Amino acid sequence: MPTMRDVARLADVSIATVSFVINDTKPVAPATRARVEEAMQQLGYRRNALGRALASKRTRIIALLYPALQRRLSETAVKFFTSATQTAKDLGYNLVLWPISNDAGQIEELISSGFIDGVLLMEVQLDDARVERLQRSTLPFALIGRTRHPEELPYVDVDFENSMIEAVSYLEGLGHSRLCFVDSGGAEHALSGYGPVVRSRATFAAEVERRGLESVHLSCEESPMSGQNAAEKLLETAPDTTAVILMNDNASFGFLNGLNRRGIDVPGDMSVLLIGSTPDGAAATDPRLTVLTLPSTELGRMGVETLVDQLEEPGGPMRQAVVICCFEEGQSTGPVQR
Amino acid sequence: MPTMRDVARLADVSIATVSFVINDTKPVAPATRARVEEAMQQLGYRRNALGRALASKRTRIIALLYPALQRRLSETAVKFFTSATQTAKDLGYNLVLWPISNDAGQIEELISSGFIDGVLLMEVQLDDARVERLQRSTLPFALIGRTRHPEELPYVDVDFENSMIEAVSYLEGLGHSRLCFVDSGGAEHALSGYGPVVRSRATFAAEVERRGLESVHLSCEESPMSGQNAAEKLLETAPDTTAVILMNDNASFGFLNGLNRRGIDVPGDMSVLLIGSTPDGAAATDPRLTVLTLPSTELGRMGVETLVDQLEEPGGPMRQAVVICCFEEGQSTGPVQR
DNA sequence: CTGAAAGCGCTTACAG
DNA sequence: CTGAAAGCGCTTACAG
Repeated sequence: MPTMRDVARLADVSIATVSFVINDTKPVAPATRARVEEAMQQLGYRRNALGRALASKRTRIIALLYPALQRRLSETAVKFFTSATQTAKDLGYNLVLWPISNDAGQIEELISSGFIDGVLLMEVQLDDARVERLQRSTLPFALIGRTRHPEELPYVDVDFENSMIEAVSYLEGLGHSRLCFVDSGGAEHALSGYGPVVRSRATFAAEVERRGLESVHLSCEESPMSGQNAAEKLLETAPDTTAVILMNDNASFGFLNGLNRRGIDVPGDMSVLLIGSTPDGAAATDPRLTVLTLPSTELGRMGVETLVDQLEEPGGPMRQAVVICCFEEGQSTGPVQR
Repeated sequence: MPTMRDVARLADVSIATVSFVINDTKPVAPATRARVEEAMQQLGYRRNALGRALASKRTRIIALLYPALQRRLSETAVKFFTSATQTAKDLGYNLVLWPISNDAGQIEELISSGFIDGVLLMEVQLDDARVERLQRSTLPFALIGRTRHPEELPYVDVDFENSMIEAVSYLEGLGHSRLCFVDSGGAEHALSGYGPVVRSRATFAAEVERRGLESVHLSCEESPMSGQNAAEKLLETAPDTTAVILMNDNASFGFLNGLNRRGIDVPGDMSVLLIGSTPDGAAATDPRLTVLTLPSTELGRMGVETLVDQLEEPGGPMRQAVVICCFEEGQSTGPVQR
């Protein structure tokens, strides 16, 4: 691997000048620049990122932190990751998925290693020890999601409250007055205070109350089988329900299947509205689901922008933003019968 | 952030001595060692990985390369990643998921950046341009999967050939003579020559031929809906089939559902054997599927070991290994009727 | 517009 | 057992 020194020697300039050319950080005479570029070309020179990082005190690497990497990465998560990666690249950074377990030591180690410039924290809990740890450090960070009290934190989150209100309002507009909310929370989500689930539940409860609607709520794990079981449970416990809000990507196929087995027609007998999924997720069933899609691409982009803001202007104002889900009509919702 | 220099000053030794203590790389007098450790403690010192990397010419970072990050990351992929991460940690390395697109430049850039010591390449194709590129570089690497001619390459792969033979043999042992193989290849997999699909197909064809069995083959995308469609297609085109080998995690629920809708009992009328999945994948349906599980944890561990071998002994012999799937009986297979 | 030099935070022969 | 010094490959005031 040729170094800057090799290039400088071949082009007959100082290494400083080579650096100026590469970084375009000081004016260089056209002829000199040409010589340097020629030399780099000839040697196949590529700047060593380690040397650069040590000297400039910036690695230009951003770590995406997933808590103990979940069972699987949903399409939403992958789209988010892809978008974040691209945005980082556009802004001159590399984004990498850095796996660390949630226990005390590891995050400290990552922070103090000097390998990364900043952290994008995923799956933020309402009360999140990792956030406190990051706040105590000097490492810039941004949250995807937000804690219970995010006033002083840079974050991007989905506006589950308003998305839920939109969902309830849409169904009420179709004449439905007996709703069910099926969330994606196994026991662990409820206990750990995972924002999207907690906020959605609370908003659902408040909204049906406010509007004087009847409602039930079911928790359902992320699998077709659980979805099927949830459907059966619904038909047992609240057979009068006419509309369901489903916040569970992997349960949708099983849920519709469960209804279908009992002879329940969608949307004839029951409207089903998917929330927080993707267009592909909505297309995973027959009939295609009406959906409020999670803006994962936007979320990825904004997350990185929020972090890079912190990186480039450390003391500066921090962005805080929520983005709303996007309504997309399918064939699974319709006016109430009877 | 305190540096080694600060520690040295406080402990009244040279920075070399501090380094010896930290790395345990030369004998240090007990009293001196104690002073140094005391100083480190007091300052909350943590070695800067960048400085270390530049001086030692090793970053101790391994990049896991996923091609253009698929639609989603399966449970298998996540388990693999988790296991690889842990193994790397045990061996003194950090494993990170480094997203790069497949186009020419990016892999070069990663290689020459100096940020990583080695590469673990996932989803290897039979003819893989990335492998050629890595071979031209001096960067150590290891493959998960293998190319058409992997003789000179370090790799770990699943033995799909023998797993398929075991599957066919098992079903034939139950008296089945009309088999169907449902793979997980959309058009893209077939065209791109993805080893597991190509090898499984070929072995299935050869085995049924060799044993004089009847067979059909269906391609099916990774979704419940596609599985359901595949079941219907099977019942149309080859209704006499009595056993199915299913290599498709996300289609299994839909596939069984498709059979069920047509009144086909599993395993009474049709045996279904899942191949290349996980125990959880087998439990995603009712009845629970008999399965040949992918040894993803083992694969992750061995993949990292193979790479680290190359890192620690550059010219040394390279490991090549295949691991077989593990049979686990469920309730979806049984003797042929009639 | 260009260069000499210090320095980023470490490791590692070399000497004693 | 310990230290002085060179060096890893860059960036960045500073000087001219």
